Amino acid sequence: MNDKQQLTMKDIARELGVSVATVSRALSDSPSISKERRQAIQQFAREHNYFPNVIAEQLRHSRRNPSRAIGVIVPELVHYYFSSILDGIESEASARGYHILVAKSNESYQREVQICESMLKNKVCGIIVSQAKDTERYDHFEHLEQAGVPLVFYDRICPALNASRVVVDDYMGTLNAVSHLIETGCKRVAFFGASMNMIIAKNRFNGYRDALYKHGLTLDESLVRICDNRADAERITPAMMRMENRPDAFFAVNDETAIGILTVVKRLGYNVPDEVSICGFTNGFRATVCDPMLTTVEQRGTQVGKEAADILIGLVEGTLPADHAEKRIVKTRLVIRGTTRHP
Amino acid sequence: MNDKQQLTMKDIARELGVSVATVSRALSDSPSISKERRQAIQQFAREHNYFPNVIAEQLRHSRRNPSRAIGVIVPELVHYYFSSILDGIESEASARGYHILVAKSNESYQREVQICESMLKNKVCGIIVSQAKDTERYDHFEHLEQAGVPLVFYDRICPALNASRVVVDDYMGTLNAVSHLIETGCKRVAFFGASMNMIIAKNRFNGYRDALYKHGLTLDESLVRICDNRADAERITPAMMRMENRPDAFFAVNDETAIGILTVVKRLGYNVPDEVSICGFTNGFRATVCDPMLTTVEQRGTQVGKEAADILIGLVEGTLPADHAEKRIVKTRLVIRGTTRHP
DNA sequence: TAAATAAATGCAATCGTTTGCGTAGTTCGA
DNA sequence: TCGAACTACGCAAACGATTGCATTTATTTA
Repeated sequence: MNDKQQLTMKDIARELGVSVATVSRALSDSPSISKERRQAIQQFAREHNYFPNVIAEQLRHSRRNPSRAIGVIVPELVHYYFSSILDGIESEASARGYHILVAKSNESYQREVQICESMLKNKVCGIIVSQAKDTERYDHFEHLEQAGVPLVFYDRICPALNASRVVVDDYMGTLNAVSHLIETGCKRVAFFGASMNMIIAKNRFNGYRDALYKHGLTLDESLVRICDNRADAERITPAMMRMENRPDAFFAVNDETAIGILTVVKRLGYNVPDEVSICGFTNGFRATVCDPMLTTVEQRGTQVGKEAADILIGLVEGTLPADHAEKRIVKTRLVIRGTTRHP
Repeated sequence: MNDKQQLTMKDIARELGVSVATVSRALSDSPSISKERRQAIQQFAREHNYFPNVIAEQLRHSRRNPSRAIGVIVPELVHYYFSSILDGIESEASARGYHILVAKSNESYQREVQICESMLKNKVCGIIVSQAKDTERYDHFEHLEQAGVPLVFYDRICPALNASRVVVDDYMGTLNAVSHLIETGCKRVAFFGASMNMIIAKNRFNGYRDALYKHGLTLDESLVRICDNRADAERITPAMMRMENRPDAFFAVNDETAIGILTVVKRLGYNVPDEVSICGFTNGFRATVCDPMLTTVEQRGTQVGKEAADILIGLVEGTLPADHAEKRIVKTRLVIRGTTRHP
C-alpha cells in the first residue's frame, strides 16, 4: 500500500520501446519527434498519469533555474497582522505558481539564523522576512544575498541592509489618525508606542509629532509612553488619567494596546468618545468586538503580503533587476468607529 | 553577485586530489577512510563552509527516504483557530527537524485538489489537512494514500476515510459548557450551531442535548438555530429575544457568533450575565476584548497542531504503523469569564 | 618468500531528467 | 545517381550525492 513507486520516463520508454530521451522530448512537445510517436507517448503518459519528478528536474536545472519555493519567516503565527500578511503572500504566490515554506522565528535571533540556513539548504528561490525583535547582526541575511537568494523584508525592516522591502505608511497613517483626533476636538493626545529602536515605531512617533505641530499644538513629553501591549496599557493608563492635566485622547500603536486603554478608561467612568477618544492601529479582529468599536488605522496586511511576494517573484524571474532594492509603501486607511467622535 | 555557485564534493575532491567517493565517505565519517585524510577533508569542508545539496541527496534516496517537508492545508489563514493550529504544527515540526509547506484552500474543493497534486509533486513526506467546507469527494485524498503519502486530518474530518485525525472534544466541551449555564441558574438555553453535515457541528449539538437531559430539561427545537457567524447572529437574535418564552442563555459554536449575540442582547438592554448568559467556543483574541469578557470553551489549537504533527511524523518515521489510523482527542477547558454567572 | 589478509581508495552505476551531438534512413535537386 | 539536406531518433554526459565492488598498497602470516 505504501510506496507505490512513481512512474518514470524510463518505464514509459521501456514500455513503448523507445529511448528515455525520446520520451522526454515527446512530453515537452518537441517537434523533433514524429507526430505519431509524440502523441502515443503523451497518451500513454496521460493514461498512466505520469508526472515528472520535481526533485530530478530541479537537480538537472539547479545551475540555471531556481526552485518555485518561497521561504517566509514570521516572528509569530498567532497574530492578526502576520496572519494577514501570510495570507497575502500565499495568495500571490500560489496564483503565480509558487508555494511557500513557513517558519516562525519566535522573535529569536538564534532561530532566525537556523531558519535561514535551513531554507538555503532546501533551495528556496527567495525569502520574505520580518526580523525578530532581538536581531542585531545581519550576517545571516548577507550570506543569503551572497548565495544568490533574493530577500524581501516586510514590517520589521533591516535598517543596515539596502534590501527590497514593503512597509505600511506608518508616518502618514499616524499623522492622519492623530489629525482626526485633534480635528474632532481633542487637545491633549497621548501617544503609546513601541521602543524607538524599531523603525516603524519611530515613523509612527514622527507622524504623531508632526500632526501636533501641523495643528499648532506642542509636544508634551509626559503624554508619550513606551507601551505596546495590553497588560502594560492597563498598568500605565490609570496614573495618566489621574494627571492634573489628563489626556483627552490616546493614540496607540496597535489595537491590543488601545483596548487596554479603553478598558481602563471605561472602568474609571469616563465616556468614550465624548470625554476620552481612543485610536488604535491594525484593524484586526479585536477592533469590532470592543464596545464602543475601535477607531483604528487599517494596516492592510494582505496587501503588504501580496506586494512582498510580487517583488520577490519579480526578483526571481528577473523582471526586477537583482541589484536594485525595490521599496514599496502600502497606504493605510483610517477606519472611524465608536471610540472617536465623528467629524 | 547572484548565483554564487555552491561548493560541491567534486570541487573538494579536485582541490584535494582525491575522488568524490572519498570525500563523501570522509564527510560521513566512514572508518574506511584514513584518519588524516578524513580530518583534512572535513576541515577543508568546514573552512569553505560546504553543505550538501539537499536536492541531490533526495534524488539519490528517493526510493527509500522520505523528504522532511510536511504539507499543511488550511481552509483559511486569517482565523484564530487555524493560526493556532499552524503554530502548533510549526513548533512540533521544526523541533523534530521538519519544515512545513503551507497552502490555503479558501474553502474550495477545486483548490484543495490542486494543492494535493502540487504537494505530491513536490514530494512532501505527508500532509496535515482540514477539509474545505464544500469538499464532498475524496479521491484526491485517496490518491495520496495510494502514493504512500500519509494523511492526518484535524478539525474538519473526512468521515468517509478511516484516516488518522486529531479533534477537539467537542461533545464534552459543549456538555460541560451547557451544564455550567444550567448550573448557574439558566433554564432555557439556546443553541447556535453550524450546519449538521459537519461532524464537529453534530458533536456539539449532541453535547448540548445531553447536557439538557442530564439536568432534566427538555429540548426545545425553537431554541436551536443554524448560525455560525456574527452577521447571522445579529440578524437572528432580536427575534429570539422577542419570543414569549425567551432564552435566558445562549451557547454559540464560536466566539464570533457569541459576540454577535452579546452585542444584540446588550443593545436590547438586558443585563449580561444576570438576565442573559452567553457562552462561546474557541477562546481566541475576541474573548477578552468584549465587555463583559466572554465565557468560552478553550479549543487549544496549538495542542491540536502539535498532536497532528506528532502523528504524521510518527507515520513517516515508522514509529506508528502505516496502516493504523491514529485518532486523538484534545480535551477542552471551560474558561469562565463575565458573560456567565459564577457557580 | 610467497600467499593471505587488511586498510585505503577509486570506479562506476544509480536516482529521474534534460540536452548537445551523432547517425541512421529518407528525400530531393542537379 | 550521388551528395546534400532533412527527419527522427538514440547515445551519453551532465546535475550532486551515495555505495557495492574492484583495485591498489601495506602488513601479516605460514
